[in-house]
Amino acid sequence: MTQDTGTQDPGTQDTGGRPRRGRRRDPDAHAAVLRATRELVAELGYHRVTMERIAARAGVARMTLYRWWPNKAAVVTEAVADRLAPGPLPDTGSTRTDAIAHLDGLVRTLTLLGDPSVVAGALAERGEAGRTDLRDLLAARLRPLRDLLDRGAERGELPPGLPVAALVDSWVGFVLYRIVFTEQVPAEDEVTALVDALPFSEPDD
Amino acid sequence: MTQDTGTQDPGTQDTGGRPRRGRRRDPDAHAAVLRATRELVAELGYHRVTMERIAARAGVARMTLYRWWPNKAAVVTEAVADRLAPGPLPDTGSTRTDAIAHLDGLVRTLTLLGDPSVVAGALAERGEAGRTDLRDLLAARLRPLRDLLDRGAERGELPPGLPVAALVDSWVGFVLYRIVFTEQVPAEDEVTALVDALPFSEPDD
Amino acid sequence: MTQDTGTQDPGTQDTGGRPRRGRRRDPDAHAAVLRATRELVAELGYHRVTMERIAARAGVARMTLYRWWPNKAAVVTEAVADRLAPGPLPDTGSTRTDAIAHLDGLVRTLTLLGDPSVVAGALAERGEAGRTDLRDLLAARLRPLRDLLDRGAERGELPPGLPVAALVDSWVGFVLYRIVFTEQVPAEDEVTALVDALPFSEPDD
Amino acid sequence: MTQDTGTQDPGTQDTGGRPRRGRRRDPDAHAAVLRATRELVAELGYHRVTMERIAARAGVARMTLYRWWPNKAAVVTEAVADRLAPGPLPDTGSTRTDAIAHLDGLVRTLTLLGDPSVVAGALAERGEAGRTDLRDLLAARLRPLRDLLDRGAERGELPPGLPVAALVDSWVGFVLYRIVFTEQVPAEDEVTALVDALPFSEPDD
DNA sequence: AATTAACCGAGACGGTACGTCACGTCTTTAA
DNA sequence: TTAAAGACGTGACGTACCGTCTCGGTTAATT
Repeated sequence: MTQDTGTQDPGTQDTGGRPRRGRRRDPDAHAAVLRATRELVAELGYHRVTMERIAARAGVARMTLYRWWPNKAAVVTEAVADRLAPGPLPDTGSTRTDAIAHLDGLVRTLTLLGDPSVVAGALAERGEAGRTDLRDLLAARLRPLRDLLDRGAERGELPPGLPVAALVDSWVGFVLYRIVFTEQVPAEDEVTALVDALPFSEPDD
Repeated sequence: MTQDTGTQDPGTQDTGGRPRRGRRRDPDAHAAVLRATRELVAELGYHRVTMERIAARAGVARMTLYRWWPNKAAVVTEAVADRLAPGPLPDTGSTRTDAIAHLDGLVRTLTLLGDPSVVAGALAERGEAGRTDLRDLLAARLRPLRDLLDRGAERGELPPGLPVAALVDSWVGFVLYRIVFTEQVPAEDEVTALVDALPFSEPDD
Repeated sequence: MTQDTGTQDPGTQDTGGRPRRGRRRDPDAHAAVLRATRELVAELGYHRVTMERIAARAGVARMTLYRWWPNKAAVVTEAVADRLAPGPLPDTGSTRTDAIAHLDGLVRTLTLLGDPSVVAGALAERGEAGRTDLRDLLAARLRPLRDLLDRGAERGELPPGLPVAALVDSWVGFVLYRIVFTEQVPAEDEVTALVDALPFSEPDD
Repeated sequence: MTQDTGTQDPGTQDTGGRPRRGRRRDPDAHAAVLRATRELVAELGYHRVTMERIAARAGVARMTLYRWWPNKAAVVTEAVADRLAPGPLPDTGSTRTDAIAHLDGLVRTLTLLGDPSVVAGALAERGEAGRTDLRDLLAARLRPLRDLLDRGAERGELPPGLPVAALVDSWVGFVLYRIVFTEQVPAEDEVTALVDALPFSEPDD
């Protein structure tokens, strides 16, 4: 399912039952654009991806891009959105195990983007909108992790009084800092060790 | 002390004892540029700062900028460098207290930049060099924090086997994620709580 | 009719019968540029005319200039082209009279440019292309004069064996040397006298 | 002998009998500059010759150039001046023969410059001064030719009433037009034929 | 021998214009 | 009603030379 990232998307908008006249939006084109964007971003990095190049690669007129997305950041953000979408949540019963799995997933996701500049690029974009979209995307991605920790705390797997929100953000921050800033993908055992710095107790049941 | 950020800076470079001929680089101009850059970045945000504007504000020819810095990212990075430089390290004896102080300092530093896009902007800039500079800058900033934790572990204030490097990065990641991504400056007690998630013991002495 | 001066001009280029899609080149803008260029060249002289000024005066974006002309020399050359185009040829029957009229026309044309540096400027411009264009333009302008003399020689108004090509070039050279080099516009009777240095005989008829 | 081309030349300037103190202008440097300029102009054409390049080739500081010449046009003009200086005048007694020889010399001179853009370049230069210098140089070169023709007319080798000034200018114009504009060096017999278009009579004596 | 004026090298600086790139908007024709 | 094609305005970029202005060091005539 496609994330709603603020795109004005007539393909899904309600036309009130009234039959739509004229040529319909080409769904292939839409997909082609997103695929082309992903490829280009991975190949060239954010700043070298231009609307021109996306259009060319997707076999689409540049104007068409602007019809469906307000600017480059939006295209890239949506192109990347699927990858950032939560995905199937691990649920093994053990909070610790689930958290590690979740973070490993995040690492894999961000690595898949191929180029660390994507996040920075979208973030640096002129205009508030781009930033907000990406922010929301990441927030959505993180919510399950936070819920997981909250539940774990409730079930007594974690000592009471832990700053759950801050901890989750520190984990994500760790992954982002390593991948986006230092461009060094964290090893799996580092993630494990980081989580294990918290005094988890296995569930009784 | 000024960080070396890769800038070809004849003002500080070693001329091998050979007497320097020719007109000297105007130190006022240099300083004015950095000051102007800091101001503008805080006022307008990264993407609205242009070489043109920097030059105008600093009362300097645009060419002069390109003479000393390869591009905008370099100027901004150097302008921000001092602020990111370690500064006087807190040393109260308590690892926990020092760590908190250190992180608070980082928060204050990044907040001072005025615009979250600065970091992202410099990071997203074309060219490897810019990224590397900023990376090194942050790394330098973090080293003392890491040393602090190492010493703490040695002195037994922290249980053995903690992944110190990852923990430090998770703290920094936390601050960066909050300030740069979500644009919500973390409160002091959140930082405290985050640090306190580790089982510190006060030093015996 | 407008001279082809090597400009890639989609307005006149053959599209092979294939229907042209997309927005059309604004003909007003095109004309405005050429007019502005002529004015500016006359007012300021070649070297003070900049793309910036042309664009401003023509009410056009600077980019548009570069879209249609490779550089300043090309714009100026095309702007001047009409003026240099042959125009209505005098044909009074007398070779001598026609030649004088033709040369007077050339004098007037070059004078109209307003600034002697125009020719020199376009000529001195970087790039082979500019030179060639101007060269062709002048050559086109001269051809009728040469044909005139050829016909005159055939009809016996001139003694046989005269180096017609060289003579024509010497006349043009005279005008150019005076206007462009010495910046002294030749008087009409000087032109007349120059032509009369040749032993013309009036046609019998 | 070196032409005075408006250069403020302390090496030759009158100091009012007062003995000059201090270090003298380095004559080698002066010569090296002119030689370098000639070479570069021939190699690169006028517009690619920069003060920077001249200085480098001559092994001289750029500043030194500006000390002795006001701008590029002046340097080039002086560098070229010797070549344009009259040289040994042919005097065979026959006006026709001398004129042809003189023009052939001019052709050789201008060809030697190596690049047609030199003349155009100096002419197109900003500032009146450059133009005037070159103009004077050419005028000096032409005077003997004009005198020659004047004498010829006096001696009856040419019919009376010929516009001598215009004719000379047309000859020079011919050479310039061919070399500078069309970049086709005129053949010797063309020059001969052009001169022979005038009804010369050999001197009686 | 010391002084001093003029010269020279190296190089930094303000400035003007250039030509390029990408963005986002608008217009025309075809499907 | 879309889409493809493409022209346009806008803003910034980085480059190239220009001509000016210091500096320290060198050379030679004057004292």
